[in-house]
Amino acid sequence: MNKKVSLKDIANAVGVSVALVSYVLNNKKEGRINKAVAEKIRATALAMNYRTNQIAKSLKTNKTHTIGLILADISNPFSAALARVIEDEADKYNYTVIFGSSDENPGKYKKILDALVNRQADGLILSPPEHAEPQIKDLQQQQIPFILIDRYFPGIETNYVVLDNYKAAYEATQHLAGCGYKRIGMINYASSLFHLAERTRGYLAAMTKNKIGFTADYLQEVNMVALKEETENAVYNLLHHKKRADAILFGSNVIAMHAVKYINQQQYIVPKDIALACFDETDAFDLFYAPLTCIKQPIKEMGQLAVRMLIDNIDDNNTKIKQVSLDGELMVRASTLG
Amino acid sequence: MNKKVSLKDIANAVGVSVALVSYVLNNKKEGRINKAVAEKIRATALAMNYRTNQIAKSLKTNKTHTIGLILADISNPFSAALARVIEDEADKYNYTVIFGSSDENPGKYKKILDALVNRQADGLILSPPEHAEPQIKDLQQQQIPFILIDRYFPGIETNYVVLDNYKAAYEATQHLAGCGYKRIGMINYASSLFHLAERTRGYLAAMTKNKIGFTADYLQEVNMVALKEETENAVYNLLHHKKRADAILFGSNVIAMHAVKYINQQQYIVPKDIALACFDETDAFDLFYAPLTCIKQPIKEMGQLAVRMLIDNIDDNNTKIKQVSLDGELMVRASTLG
DNA sequence: CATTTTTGTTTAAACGATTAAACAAATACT
DNA sequence: AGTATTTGTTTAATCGTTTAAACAAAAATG
Repeated sequence: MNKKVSLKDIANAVGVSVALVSYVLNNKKEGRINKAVAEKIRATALAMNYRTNQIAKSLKTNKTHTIGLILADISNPFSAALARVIEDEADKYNYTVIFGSSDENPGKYKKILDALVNRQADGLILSPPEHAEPQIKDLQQQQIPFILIDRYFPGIETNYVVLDNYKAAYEATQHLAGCGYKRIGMINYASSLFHLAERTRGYLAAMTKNKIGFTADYLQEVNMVALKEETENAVYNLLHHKKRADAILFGSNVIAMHAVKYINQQQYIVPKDIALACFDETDAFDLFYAPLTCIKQPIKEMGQLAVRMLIDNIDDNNTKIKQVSLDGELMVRASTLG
Repeated sequence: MNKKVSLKDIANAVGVSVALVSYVLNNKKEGRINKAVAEKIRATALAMNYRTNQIAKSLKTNKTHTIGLILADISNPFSAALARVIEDEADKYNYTVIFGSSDENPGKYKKILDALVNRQADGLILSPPEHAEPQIKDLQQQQIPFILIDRYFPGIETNYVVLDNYKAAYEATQHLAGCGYKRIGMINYASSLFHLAERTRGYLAAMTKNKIGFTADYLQEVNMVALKEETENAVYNLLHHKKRADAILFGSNVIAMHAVKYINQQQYIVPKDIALACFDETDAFDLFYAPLTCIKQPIKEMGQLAVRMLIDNIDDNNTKIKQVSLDGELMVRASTLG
């Protein structure tokens, strides 16, 4: 009794063909339709509370007006902010977003990707985990429009929008050096992900440039699993180094969070005992007595650009490949005061 | 040349009918199909990289295996955590999530809701903004399964999973009173949303119970728009009251965040000058010198329950209405030490 | 051996929309 | 008046699946 209302129902109610109802409701065949009939159809559609069955429409038109989004973890503030921007921007173009969190797990990533592709998402915005190259190549072969965001694989020619991680890390390290810190450590993920490697590379370049005495163990790499423990160890190592570090650059907000909690707990004073800087801006640091100097990513631009590039690609799928590196903004705050 | 592979293509390649291919790929008609043929079909499907067109399947089966999710704002940690749990739980049942942020804006909410319904989501999980009653009633009339989460409208009989806000606020206030605070203020949203009113009601009940000298202006209500300014004013009012407040309970993590920043800026010391407690647990407070005593919501249970209840409803849409109020957990921390 | 049953497969309708093409009636043109 | 055009509407195919029903051939039964 409560079956959904279809074009057919309206057609029957008004006494016209399904086609005519479709034409009216889509404002096609503009001039040709009898004004009175059109009005009656519209009125009946409203009265019967008709809603387009997008599924049927999609099947016919081969367009779902849907964007698939895979991020690392929607409950991480960076991902969440990105998701938010993408959602808003997609909405402007009348697209809906379907999403999933990969959890940095290639298997899970693949599963979500499959679901999105099977659901005929018109295009995808992806933040791929490690070892996702095969799936990327699959997408290319299937000619499914997609944009990588935050990360990319230098070996594969794809559209992407990312931070210039090298430059950002370089500048942050330069800033630390400029403050007079001599023994600058870095804690970054042990990962094959290129964007993370770029952060390390930027740090190392600045270290070399400044001819600061660098020892290999100033660069501490931590694993995603057991991140808390490994981060705490890394901090410990840097602070108990024979040449004790006087500043640390963190490869992400999550690492920084663990580290700061530990540093707090150990009663080190920032920046007197140790200066800190990190990637990603986070609310959390605002309440810390020495808010962290950080590299603020242009999340809004990243998200908006990704959506626009994707939609361009959907609309005309032989647009040229676009690769965008945006600059971060170094927000100098109390954790690195001279 | 790169058209997607359909059942028809496989059928042609193997030399059988489309129906047979469908049967094989869906493991229907188990015993009856020739083993060799079945194997060949499966092999061909794999070789051709066939992927079910979910759109077509959905049209026929009238099931999309999709859950629509509307939260207030995906970039708020509470929403994000909820989204994450819901996503994970939905995945367990092979459902995909489509989401949107209402931004507490009824118009936007309605728009997203429409999109989700038109896309034939099998069911919805909703955190409705103010004035969303009409849409709720619409859904009921259309018999679309849905579960309210975090919020509900007491005037409408619906499924919901929420925090027992009254109890949580009552207990938090009791705790403050127990610590010896006598002049306890509350800063909450000026809103018609029932769950927020419940927080106020719990606070007031505890104030009455403890016979603490309550004056109307110990309860400060702030507007969502211009939240920062109004929160700062509210804090100012409480601290410049003729009977200066010695403790404040905040109606949400967002309010608390603004308030703490302001309190910090004004150089008040927590909890010596002013004790604090708030709703919602947030990472951010961990780095504050006096981490905030807070009411931790059982986000995981809420999300999981909502998904399970929804799927029960989808599978059998005359299950009885279920209304769940979960208890919060008061996390006592340094902001309310005696 | 005739009949029933089982096995393996195909036919065809349906889901709810879109849209080119066909058609009929009214109007305009020469 | 006869033809061409415009106006208003319908017919029917199609998108890629699912699935009941029909069918044919092989196997089992009496």
